[in-house]
Amino acid sequence: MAVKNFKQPELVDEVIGLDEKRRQTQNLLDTVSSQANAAARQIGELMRTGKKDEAEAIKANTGKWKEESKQLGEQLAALEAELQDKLVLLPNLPHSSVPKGITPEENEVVLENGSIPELPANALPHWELAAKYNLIDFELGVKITGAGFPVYKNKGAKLQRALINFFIDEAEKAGYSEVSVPLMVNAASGFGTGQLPDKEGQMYYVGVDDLYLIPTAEVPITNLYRDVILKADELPVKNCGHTPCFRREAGSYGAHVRGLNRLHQFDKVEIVQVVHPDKSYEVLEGMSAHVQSLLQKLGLRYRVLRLCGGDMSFGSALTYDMETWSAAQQRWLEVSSVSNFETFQSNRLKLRFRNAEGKTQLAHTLNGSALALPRIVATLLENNQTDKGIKIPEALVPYTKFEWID
RNA sequence: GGAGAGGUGUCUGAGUGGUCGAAAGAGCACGCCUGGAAAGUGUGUAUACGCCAAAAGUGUAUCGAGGGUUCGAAUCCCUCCCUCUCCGCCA
Repeated sequence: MAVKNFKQPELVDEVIGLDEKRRQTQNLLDTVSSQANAAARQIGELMRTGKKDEAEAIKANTGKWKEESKQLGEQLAALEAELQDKLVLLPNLPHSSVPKGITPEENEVVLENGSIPELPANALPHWELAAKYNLIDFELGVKITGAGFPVYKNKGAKLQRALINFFIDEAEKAGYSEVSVPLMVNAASGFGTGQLPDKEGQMYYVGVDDLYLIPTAEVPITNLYRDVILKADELPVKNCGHTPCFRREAGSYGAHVRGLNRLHQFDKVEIVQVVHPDKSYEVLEGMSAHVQSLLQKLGLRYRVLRLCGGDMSFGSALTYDMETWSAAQQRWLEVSSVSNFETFQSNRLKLRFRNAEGKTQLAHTLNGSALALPRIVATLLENNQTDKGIKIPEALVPYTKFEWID
């Protein structure tokens, strides 16, 4: 947890102490309940055989037990609630390969791939290209909703659909079966995947109906398996799905979030797996490879980062970020994040499987973006700009049905 | 949103105050039977937490959720959630 830069080590001792107390209390309560149950059975027996007097005699004792068990029950509930409250504040333990560090600069570059695009001398950033070719209207989005909600038009809109379909098809080829899920979830789902309570302020919340707009398809898709006990042969579960994602991104403004770099609403294809604990790191590499294959097919220069403890999300044990090189902005843009949550989510979800001994055991959950659209669009536009217009990558042409944006 | 009906184990479905963690059937698992299978037949078949080094065992809780009545609740009462039928609205 020190690797993860966790600030409250004393919380761990508190949790251990609370659990100790919880067990003691349950023990007491069980004993009292046991006595009361025995007495109730005895009374039943006596009543049936007509020995009313004896029954009445035993009844006299029950008041005491009732009082005691009520008190103990309340204590136990309070302890469990307190324990739970503290427990959900503990982040996941990082995998041993996670580098120490606090800032994104301390992330480890695992590999870089692809060629550096050669741009014409007058190369433009994507927000200017979007205006030049009439692909995206940011101002119109501001009018009808607000900043960070762009309106895609013409070939810009078609490019969205093309990318979504391309990503879904690729995911299905890789064995993921598609699901189409609700865009709003209840609080229980938010807790299940760890967005609550950690990221409460980052989600849009619909108060009248007590629902949250999903920040990622990870939430509804993974929660499909909440309170589920899978058979061993049902693993691995592989799902993919496209959804819009909604993020408040409270407090982030400025030049580095211009254009498509950071949005309140964007489209994403997500891949999710539920796997046997022995397989999860192997699967994580596989998911990383899948995401990389997409970037390769789109002809984008990218790099893979192993996130350092401080930059990793609350629930993750190991995260790879994929970034594409934006030639016109001269910077790397994060387009995917694939993580192994080990049992962090499954513990909250009560997502288990029956192991070889026939016992229930927590499964491991993983997910990753494959891929998020806006920054892919940004780098595609920027890196593929020519004097004649913007060239669509070959792999995408069957989906766009056009080769050039001009 | 209005009126009514209902929520029981993997499923169907009994169960209106004690002997009910819950009949029966199906499914599933294992065994017998068989050349092999089907049929037949026998046994088993929830989850969580606690005690125990662990297995075995055992205690407690759970019949949509929470609370109440009672010595004792699947069963009675209250609140909430959900499902179904009819009406309303509607892509």
